[in-house]
Amino acid sequence: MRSVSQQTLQRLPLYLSYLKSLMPDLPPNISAGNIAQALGFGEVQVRKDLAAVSAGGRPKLGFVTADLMADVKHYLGCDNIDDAVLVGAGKLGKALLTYEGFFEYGLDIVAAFDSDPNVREKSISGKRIYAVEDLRGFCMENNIRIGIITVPADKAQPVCDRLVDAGILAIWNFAPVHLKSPDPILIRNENLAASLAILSKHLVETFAK
Amino acid sequence: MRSVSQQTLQRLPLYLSYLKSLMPDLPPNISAGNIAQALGFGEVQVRKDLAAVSAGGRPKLGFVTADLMADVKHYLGCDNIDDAVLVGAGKLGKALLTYEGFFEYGLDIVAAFDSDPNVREKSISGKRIYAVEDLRGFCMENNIRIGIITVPADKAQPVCDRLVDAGILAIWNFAPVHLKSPDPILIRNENLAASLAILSKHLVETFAK
DNA sequence: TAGATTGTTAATCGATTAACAATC
DNA sequence: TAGATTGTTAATCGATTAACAATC
Repeated sequence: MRSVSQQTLQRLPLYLSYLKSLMPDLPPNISAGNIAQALGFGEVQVRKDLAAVSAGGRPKLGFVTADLMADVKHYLGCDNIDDAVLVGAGKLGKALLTYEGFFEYGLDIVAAFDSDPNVREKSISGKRIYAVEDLRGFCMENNIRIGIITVPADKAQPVCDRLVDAGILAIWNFAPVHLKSPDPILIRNENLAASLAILSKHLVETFAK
Repeated sequence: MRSVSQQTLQRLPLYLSYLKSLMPDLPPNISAGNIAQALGFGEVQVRKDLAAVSAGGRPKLGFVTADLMADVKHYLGCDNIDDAVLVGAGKLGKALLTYEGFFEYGLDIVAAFDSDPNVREKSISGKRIYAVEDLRGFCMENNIRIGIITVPADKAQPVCDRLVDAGILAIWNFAPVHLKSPDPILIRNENLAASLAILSKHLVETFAK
């Protein structure tokens, strides 16, 4: 096992996702060539990526599929489940609270927070919704490290500040704004609109003429 | 204006998003250095990215902020609004239907489709929800090119097939599965769980020891 | 053995960075 | 003019690809 580049890291979840898609009829073995073809990548690239995180395959046979899955999962840290809190129980927030598959990837959203008292009455798929005032106490007490922001754009920065104050180390931000935070905090912006712009651009280039 | 690399294309929406975040007090001018610092990129990198899509800045002054925004928007194709349909009006689907900012980036979700007759009664933020059976007719009639999939994982492939059959050219897939489609169709997988795995990995690496 | 597939080493390609000249 | 900032050219860096040796 050796060091993994940024690009490889980006592709690893795709391999895992593809392997999972083969369930429940998981073939006992799978070759880098198979995977490459399915995902439209180069064969050598896949082999190199897998070599970086797996125990290795066998010539002629390929990789033991189950082992490969386990290795990729392990590398991505899907083993050690991280608890997270979510702020903003609007439609997107609710969607994430019920999204299938986070747990599979090592994330457990343990609670949600919202400023609207009316939302707080219900719990979403077994997760309670608390007042934003309780955020700090909850995070401190439960040693939460990941926060998810699904509030409107204009509320995102104050929420970010609150999360940092609550001891959060990494933030997954769905609000379409650029957040400022002190240095050691890790922020991943999931700007869906921006992400779409790239699709749209590709579309134009591919089919324009 | 010259050719734009994959990486530059990925960063352009971030520049746009940052510039938007300065509103409503948009400064008349802005330098590549300013932007670089705000986003944590290299100064030269930003300058090169912007040079590729903008009319150019002025030494000492920087770029005219409004012009720069317009240029980036234009390059990303945010000018020509694309109509899209969404299949699967569950929580995530509803969230996307009401998501702020898609229109700003050139996407207009004009209708949603769902297999559940009960969901169909209401419309979400002015958008009607139709039966999946009407998908083909609607897309053909309205010349829709983009489809968004927000159904559960096990329903995604049939929906994908339907969309292709309806003449859709690009698909934005939120279901955590790997979709198969005939060659010319453009598929962008938005696997939120996978995307999260990368955040989680960074977190471990940054704070582990 | 022959064929398939792995992993490695070297060559190519592309993107980032550094240095610098140009300009307001 | 001096200083800030742009854009360009060349050098560096990193990732992908190609060729090949190793192995089951």
